Amino acid sequence: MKRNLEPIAYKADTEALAKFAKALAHPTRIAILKHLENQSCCFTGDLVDVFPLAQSTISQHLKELKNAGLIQGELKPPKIKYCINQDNWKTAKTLFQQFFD
Amino acid sequence: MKRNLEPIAYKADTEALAKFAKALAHPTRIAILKHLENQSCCFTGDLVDVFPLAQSTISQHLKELKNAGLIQGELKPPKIKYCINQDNWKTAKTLFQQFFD
DNA sequence: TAATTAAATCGTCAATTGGCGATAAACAAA
DNA sequence: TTTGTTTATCGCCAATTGACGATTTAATTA
Repeated sequence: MKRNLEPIAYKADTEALAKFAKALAHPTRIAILKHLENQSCCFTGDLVDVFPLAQSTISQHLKELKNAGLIQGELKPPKIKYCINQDNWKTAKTLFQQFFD
Repeated sequence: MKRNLEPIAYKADTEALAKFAKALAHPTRIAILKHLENQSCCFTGDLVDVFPLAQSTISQHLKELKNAGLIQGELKPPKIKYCINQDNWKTAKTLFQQFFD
């Protein structure tokens, strides 16, 4: 995928927006986030019950959302409670808003 | 990538949002769209001059943006003038807006 | 008709993605 | 310490992505 020696350096906002967009670039992740918005928070297991996907697949999607900063996990042993990361959510919202004018 | 026999059926809005997000999930495509917003329109060749990428690579990105409906090409032989597709742009804007509340 | 110009498409390649089952890790409770 | 519960990680695989150079296509002009 990368044949160029050095990757192109884009503006920080451009990179950030692309990163958020990438996290949203799968319907399952959109649906997970919508679910989190409704429930405010939930456990991985809840999502495994909601979606017809393997637990490991759900876990991967959560990892990507976490890496993008859109969600955060709180330890509630032996479970993990996932919530929207409000700060980054706001950042993403603003970036998309500005982008679309 | 697809081991499931039948893909999950999500709501139309969820699918649409994911599709737009996927189109935006690369910094080059974000930058192309920003460029189009500024210039209002431009030719493939202009972009080839602006970005340190091969003509074929630019063309592929344009194709993805066109498939997502975010841009449209107008024949100005032997060139093609690309512009934002205002209708779909508005749709995307609204979808992201609603999603982020 | 032939030549020119601009853009799209083709073929190839390495990297990434999305799916799964199986296994490992973390922690509470017995 | 062992057991049970929940989630993360690993290894694998097929499909997709992003990059390129080379070629083809489309349309104007000579």
